[in-house]
Amino acid sequence: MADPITILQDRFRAALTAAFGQDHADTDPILRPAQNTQFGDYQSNVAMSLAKTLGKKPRDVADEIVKHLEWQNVCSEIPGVAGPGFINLKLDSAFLNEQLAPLVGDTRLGVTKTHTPDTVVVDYSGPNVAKEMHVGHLRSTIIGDCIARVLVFAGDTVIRQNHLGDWGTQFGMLIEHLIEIGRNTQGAHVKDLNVFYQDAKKRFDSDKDFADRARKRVVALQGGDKETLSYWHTLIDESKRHFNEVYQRLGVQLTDSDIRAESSYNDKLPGVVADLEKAGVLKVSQGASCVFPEGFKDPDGNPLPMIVRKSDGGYLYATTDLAAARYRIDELHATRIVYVIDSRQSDHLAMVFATLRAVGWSRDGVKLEHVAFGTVLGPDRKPFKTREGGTVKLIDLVNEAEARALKEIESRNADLPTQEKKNIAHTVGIGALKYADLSNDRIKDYVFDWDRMLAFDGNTAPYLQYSYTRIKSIFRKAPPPPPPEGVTNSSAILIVQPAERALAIKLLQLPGVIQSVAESLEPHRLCTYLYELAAAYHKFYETCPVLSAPDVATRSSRLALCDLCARTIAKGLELLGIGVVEQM
RNA sequence: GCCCCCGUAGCUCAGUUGGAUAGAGCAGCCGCCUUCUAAGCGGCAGGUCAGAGGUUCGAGUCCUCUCGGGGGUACCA
Repeated sequence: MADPITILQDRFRAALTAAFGQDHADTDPILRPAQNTQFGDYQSNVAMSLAKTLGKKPRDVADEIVKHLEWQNVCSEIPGVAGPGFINLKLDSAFLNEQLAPLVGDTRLGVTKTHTPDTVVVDYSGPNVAKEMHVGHLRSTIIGDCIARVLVFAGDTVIRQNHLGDWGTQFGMLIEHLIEIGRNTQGAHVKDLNVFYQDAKKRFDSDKDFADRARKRVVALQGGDKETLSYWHTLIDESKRHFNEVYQRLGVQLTDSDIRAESSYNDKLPGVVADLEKAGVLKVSQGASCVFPEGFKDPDGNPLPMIVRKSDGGYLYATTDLAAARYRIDELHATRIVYVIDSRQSDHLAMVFATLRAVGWSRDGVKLEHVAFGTVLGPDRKPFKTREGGTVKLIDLVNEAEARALKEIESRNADLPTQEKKNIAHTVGIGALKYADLSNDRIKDYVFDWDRMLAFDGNTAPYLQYSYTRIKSIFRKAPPPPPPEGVTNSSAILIVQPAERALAIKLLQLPGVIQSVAESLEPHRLCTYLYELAAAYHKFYETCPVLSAPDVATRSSRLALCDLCARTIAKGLELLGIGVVEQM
């Protein structure tokens, strides 16, 4: 890793062992970027935490560490001890030059692949058949796609799983309705399906006889009735077509091969229940087969059941989730499973996880994680709806994002060719939409606001994309000349100015950021980093002329720095699922 | 009732897993384009980190309680 922090870590560990013995070989040096640059570039806070166990004064501990620290070639001066025992570190410019040099030709930008790769199943998107995708699917789809991209880049083996909702009583209702109105679904559009679904639901709720026939239709579906199945298949085909259209517009990497729908676990469900019984955790309560995972209570304070088989013999999503988890662990050999699902399902998932552990289906070391996220809110701070109070369709959001972006481009750079403007509007609009979702801490709700997400200032995709075009503009104006013979290597970076320093240090921090996102599964950390990087670039841009640099070496160095920065922004955005444009 | 999540500047949000004087953007005010895209940069102003205790050398961050908001809580997913 090029990240200075890893090198400092090694030096500190050595110093700690030298100073206090082998026991401290694994002590975390608690290295952090300095909060205030007046103290330096990095700081170690280990002396304070160590003081107590060593029975010494924190400042003495700090002095001792510094005495044993090989700071030469990394820091520009002997680290100072300040305050209660902070060790302040100022990086040597030559060290920065050295660290940056290998990044110049490196497509991975210094990010090495993890030494302990997981096989990660990322479960995300999961829309429902026969319904149009809506704003409720936005976050899972966007966040999940980002996480999958980041984990791939970090070196894990990633298996995307799109757990389509293609099964359940609602299909009996829908198919019965379609048959009764004499409507063949062949060639029907998903928009029609939405309407059919709503009509069927109305009838189901108001017409008792219809409800009975719908229930019988469910039985027919489960029993493999040919006519019923044929309807069901056409519903699925049209729905997939729709999903793929939305994914394609959004630039989401899911394909048909990632689909593992609910129904694909149907034949495993009886086995799940039978095995739960074998494991001795199954109890029948009020006619339903249940597991009572520890730590969950119902409103009366009694153990809360997770029902795996209804009193009528039917199965529920808990059963399917258990079956899916077994498939992922046993057949996909997952060592980590991440569920990118709405935070409202945290209790449900907690029970599923508890059950998997209790019966030993999640072998030791299989990490089960709920990547929970909050709700998309409207301007009234209530769940986002259309002005009329209806569901916001995802495809409408995509269209509007592009339309609004086009208007912005039109007003700022009207001279570009029409097709070019459209392409830019697509990349900028979708980027804004996604970035707005990813840049907030995912656990929190966020307020959906077109103006803010499409703003070209602040922590937004357009600001980052603009930073990229600003760099590209330099290369367009004056492509880098071949390295002047005997003067310098074109890849050599020479850090001199404070703005160059700040930019250089930011550029070197990418590996740590990637690692932190891979662990925490919090994409907003990457957003924050990119925003800081872009801001550092703009400051550099203001104070450090590139093309008219004072000498050839400086010019060449700054060009290399620009190129590195452009590639880092582009890579970061790519990991978020967002593109860049050459001009905007 | 019980459980989970959230509460940081007027607004929208960060805060690197406990570190120094809590940071951005917007909105407001003041500056900077004969020079690589001013969609930018610099500056001013703006805070009892919901509140109260506690742990600690040190708390926006961890623990307890209170208040406020949201969600979940037996056969939908």
